[in-house]
Amino acid sequence: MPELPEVETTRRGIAPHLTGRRIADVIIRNPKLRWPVPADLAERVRGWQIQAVRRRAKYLVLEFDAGALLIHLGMSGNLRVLPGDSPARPHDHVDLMLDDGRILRLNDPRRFGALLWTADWRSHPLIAGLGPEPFDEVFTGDYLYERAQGRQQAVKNFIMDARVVSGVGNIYASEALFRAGIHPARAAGRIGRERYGRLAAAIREVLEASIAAGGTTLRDFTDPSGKPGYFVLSLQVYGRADLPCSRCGSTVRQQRIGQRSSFFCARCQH
DNA sequence: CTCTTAACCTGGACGC
DNA sequence: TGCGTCCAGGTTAAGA
Repeated sequence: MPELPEVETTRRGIAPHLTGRRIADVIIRNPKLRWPVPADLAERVRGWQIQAVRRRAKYLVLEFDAGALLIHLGMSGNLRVLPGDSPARPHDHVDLMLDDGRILRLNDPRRFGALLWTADWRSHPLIAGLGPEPFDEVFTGDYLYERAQGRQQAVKNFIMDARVVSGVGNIYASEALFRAGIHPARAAGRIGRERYGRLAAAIREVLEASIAAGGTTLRDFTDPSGKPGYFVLSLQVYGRADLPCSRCGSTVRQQRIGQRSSFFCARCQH
């Protein structure tokens, strides 16, 4: 489900309800996510106050004075803020019970998500090696160009590598490459500085526009109040196989690149 | 280091 | 209706 815009939409939805609240208790119905939810989680966070709700790449970070909860939504994860007496439904794996009587509930059918405790989240192994945020000033066309030198990998896989730039997933990789006019299968090392400048800008623009629209709902994404995102209406190639290209009218193609479905216009992208 | 592949898991869509 | 197959927004661990 979630790429950067969906995670950011989630963050913006939960932050006002969580910041300053204390954790009253934790209910773990099923600890079997990508990694086991720590069995002693309740003892770790009970009574502590949430100082801030941050996002790094596709991770949400609930900061406490004593450490942080790292939450990843995987492919199908969803966070909701609900009244404390809301009955649990299938795949409601974890509840954080807040001191105002409400709960933060994690639902994740496929269980590719994660919920981990860390004393120092910035140095956590899952976080430390991440590349820059797309909105960070160091993320530029020159940065991409330098990192790409000598690499034969398809540029779509290159920009989806979280060590290169964090937060670009399968939807927005296709969309950004379309906006930049770059063929997704082109070798990353065979693209010039100028075109990388356009790609860096396209990545930022498409992510920004999607955040403004509340993210992309393909099947089941909702924000923490249950509302879908509307950026699906602005997608130009993703999910549009065999439909006309919005720019030139030629047919949008679908092709597997690095075992992920990729969408592009062979006439507009080279 | 670079790159590819398999694996984790459930559910919905589709064809027969 | 039921059953098999394929597909899905992510990421890492293993191996070449």
